[in-house]
Amino acid sequence: MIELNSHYEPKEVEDRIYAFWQERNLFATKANPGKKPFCIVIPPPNVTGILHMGHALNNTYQDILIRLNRMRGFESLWMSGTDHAGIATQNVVERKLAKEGLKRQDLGRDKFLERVWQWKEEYGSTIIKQLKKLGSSCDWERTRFTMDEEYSQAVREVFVRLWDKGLIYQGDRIINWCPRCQTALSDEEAVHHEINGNLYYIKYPIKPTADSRQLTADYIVVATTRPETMLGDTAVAVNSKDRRYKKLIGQTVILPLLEREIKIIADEFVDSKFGTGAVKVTPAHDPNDYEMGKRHNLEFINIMHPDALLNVNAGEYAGRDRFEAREAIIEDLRARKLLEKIEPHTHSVGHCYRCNTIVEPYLSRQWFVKMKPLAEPAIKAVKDGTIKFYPKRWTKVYLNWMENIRDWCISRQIWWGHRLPVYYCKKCQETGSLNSKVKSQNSKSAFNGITVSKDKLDKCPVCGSGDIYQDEDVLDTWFSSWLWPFATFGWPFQPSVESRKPKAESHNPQADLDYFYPTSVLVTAPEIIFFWVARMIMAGFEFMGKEPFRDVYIHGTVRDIEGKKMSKSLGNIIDPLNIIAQYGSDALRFSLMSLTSVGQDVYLSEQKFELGRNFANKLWNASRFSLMNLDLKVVNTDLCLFFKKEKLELPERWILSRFYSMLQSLNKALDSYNFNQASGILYEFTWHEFCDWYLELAKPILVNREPFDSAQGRQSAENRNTQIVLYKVLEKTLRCLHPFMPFITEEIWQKLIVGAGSEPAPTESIMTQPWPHIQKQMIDKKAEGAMRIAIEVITAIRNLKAQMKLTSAQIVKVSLLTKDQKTQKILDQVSKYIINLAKLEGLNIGSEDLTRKRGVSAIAGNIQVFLELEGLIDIEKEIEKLNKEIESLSKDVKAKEARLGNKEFNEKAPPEIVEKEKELLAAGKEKLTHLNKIIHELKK
RNA sequence: GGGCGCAUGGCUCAGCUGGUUAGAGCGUCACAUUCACAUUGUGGAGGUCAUAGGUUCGAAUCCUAUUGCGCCCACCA
Repeated sequence: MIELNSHYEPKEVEDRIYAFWQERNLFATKANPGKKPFCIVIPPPNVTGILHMGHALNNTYQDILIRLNRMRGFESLWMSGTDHAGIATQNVVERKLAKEGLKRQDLGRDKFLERVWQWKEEYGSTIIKQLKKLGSSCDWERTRFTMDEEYSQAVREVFVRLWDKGLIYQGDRIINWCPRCQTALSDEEAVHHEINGNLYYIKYPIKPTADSRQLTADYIVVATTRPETMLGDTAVAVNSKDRRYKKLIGQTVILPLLEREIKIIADEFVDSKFGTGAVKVTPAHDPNDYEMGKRHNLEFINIMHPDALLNVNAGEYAGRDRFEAREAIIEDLRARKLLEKIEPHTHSVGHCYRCNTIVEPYLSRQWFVKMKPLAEPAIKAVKDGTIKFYPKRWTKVYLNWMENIRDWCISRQIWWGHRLPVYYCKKCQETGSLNSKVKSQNSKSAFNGITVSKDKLDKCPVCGSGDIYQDEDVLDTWFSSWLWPFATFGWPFQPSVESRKPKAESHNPQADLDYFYPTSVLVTAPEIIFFWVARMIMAGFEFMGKEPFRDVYIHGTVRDIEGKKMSKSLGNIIDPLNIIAQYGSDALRFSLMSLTSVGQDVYLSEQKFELGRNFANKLWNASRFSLMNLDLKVVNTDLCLFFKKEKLELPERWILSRFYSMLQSLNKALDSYNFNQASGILYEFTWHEFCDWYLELAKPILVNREPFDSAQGRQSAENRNTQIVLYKVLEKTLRCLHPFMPFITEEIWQKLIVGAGSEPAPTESIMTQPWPHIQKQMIDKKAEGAMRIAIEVITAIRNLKAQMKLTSAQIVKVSLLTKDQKTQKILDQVSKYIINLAKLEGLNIGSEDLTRKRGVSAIAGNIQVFLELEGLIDIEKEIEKLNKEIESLSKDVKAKEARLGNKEFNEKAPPEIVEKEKELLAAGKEKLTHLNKIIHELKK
């Protein structure tokens, strides 16, 4: 007999259990030809990351899948690692420097990077430690970092391959520029928010010429949301079809403030219906204007420094911030009477996804990837079902983006990241001697003095000059993340690169990649479908020739109770570590799974985690009760494997049947990633079937049993069978619960096994136990039917007692009346359970005339339940209650009669539905008769 | 401007391919404590499934429109 605390104490259990798993190396995996692979690559959290609810949710899903498939006999690898998160990490370290009064420029590139690495060494594993708290069973030996030398090799390899294929190019484009981070961003990194801004209407005077004197107006009004950019205007555009402006095309206007002469041009882009129908054209500060500028050969005037202070081109406004300048310009225009009006105007404005600064469309020279060719196979794979999204609706979102994909700006003007493997030869550039692409065998290419190379260069491979330098920029973080499903395995397996860490001797990276790739499923949030999921699919096909994963499970976003995203600035964060400290990791996991339905966002409050805590405690106490009453020697004898179902009592047949039915639906839910449903199935079975009914049914047999005497074999067969079944069902239920609640199930499971086994120390783990198999022959509809009747009757009796203000402990006398012979037989069979669980003094079954006595009745199915209560009842009230019941029942019966009276229903509805309806009607009618009879008796 | 999601008892949500007396958890009310568990047990009350049409023998479920909330995408200055 084993004693447990009366409450489950996660704090005493979790760290110990986690250490147990790690000591035994139970998360380790390798290419194993004897098993099928199952693999998930973790969405690598940022090294700067601190575990938040989104991580908790995301990683719980993954851990459930990993643990489930491990138990199902797969070689189940969860690849772990972290992302160097270029801008985010650089920002963190810069902030730290700022506290010392330093800027990164004060240190210089190398010293600064040293600081970042230092920071990474010190804090970079925080998130990993926190993932362990969650119970994550990653193969930690394999943990990767996107800046590992091995991984960086993959990044350079990919850059060179794309360059050689002509899919990477350098160009002057309008990109999203973050003036605070001082770097270019990709389109995805500029997040658009609605802003309540203004539309400014500005008069641009028309230059008086002989020609223009005949015009009616002497100015043209343009509308803009960013008046400061007018300093860079090099034209005004109108639509050629716009009759208002037709005559003005070709005229010259005087750009106010700077007094520059610019032309009025015609361009189809201009929408006559918006604003005034005339647009100021600022080719260096707006993507559309840029295109117009190219079409019309306009001048590109950059008016801003990278930090968004205006430059010398801004004349007297030089040196001012862009928004300050906006105010000043408005004032100056007003003074000159050139400001016609200001209208409020809400529009969406791009913000830096890292620091939320408003981004500036900015003309600069950047590096791009041509995406269209990469997108093709990635589109096809999703269309033909090679890759499936769960829930399905994300397919459309993905395809829509992919089909309209634009080139990807991959260069960043920061220091922390993979430096572009691009080298410039000054000599070649000066002489301009190279006019065509030159490709050498070792895949170094040169073009106009540019060489792209995997290996560090110190001489120009073309002219041999040593006067070369590497590009200062680094690559977008996602340019490394998109390689995650294969680069984590060590691809491209350069022999020159030392493996980062000595791994288990048996590891063979190439073999592992062949074995585990394509991975099984990717679990992630909708926010990064474009950033990451789509790009991984493209990279998978481009570099591996195969999809990186087959299923993509997109889960919801974690929100606070009001539906707002959790964020530090809103102060509405629920810290998962705090929840773990208070309620336990299993409670956190189980609650999250219960609260989040497929693909739907989840609204959380701390209180909601009580659900999981209470459930864990219930499981704990059910196990505690079991362990207190099981003779583990009995339940672990081999005999237990050979009991015959026919020899079991009803409650045992019932709980086994319920268990296997539950397992069927559990498997179905899990196979379709329906975690919410799965947790509901487990909760319902464990609490409301196993605990509420089975343990209560088993109690009298277990608690009052004779001491077991194996030598004399006096143990009753009933008692032994009860113990065996209880043990088996509990043990298998623990296995089913394990993926959801790994800690508590391991703790209990070990108690069950250790208590029985001869080993003093546990050597096995529930983790590596097989997932229970369905045993169809154990599903026993008869037993379920009989128990259903027993449960209905017991509930009806309890109900009557409660109505009569009797406590449940008070013992009463009950009669059950039924005309149905089958039911009567079942009642005879289950009477002892009814007597026991409803606390009865005696139970009469089937004998007519019992209702002569005074008492209260209820109807359970086709059974009249009569509770004898001499002189205790209020007849009026009782009749009223029964009448109410008759009323609602009659409605139902009438509806059914009408339906069955309908010809079309009988003709068109499937016969089994009609049959069912008939049965229900008959039952309803019988019940009505019963009720009326009861009233009749009461009135006597 | 386009697309998507959500609207079911006081609260949070289930309800798959149309046939239940529309479920659960929390909350609420009543009762119960030498019993594995008050992080508990037993029982009750509480919903014309957002609105309007339609399809159907039959709609919370399918279709259309409307309203409200939320999200994503888009170069209309």
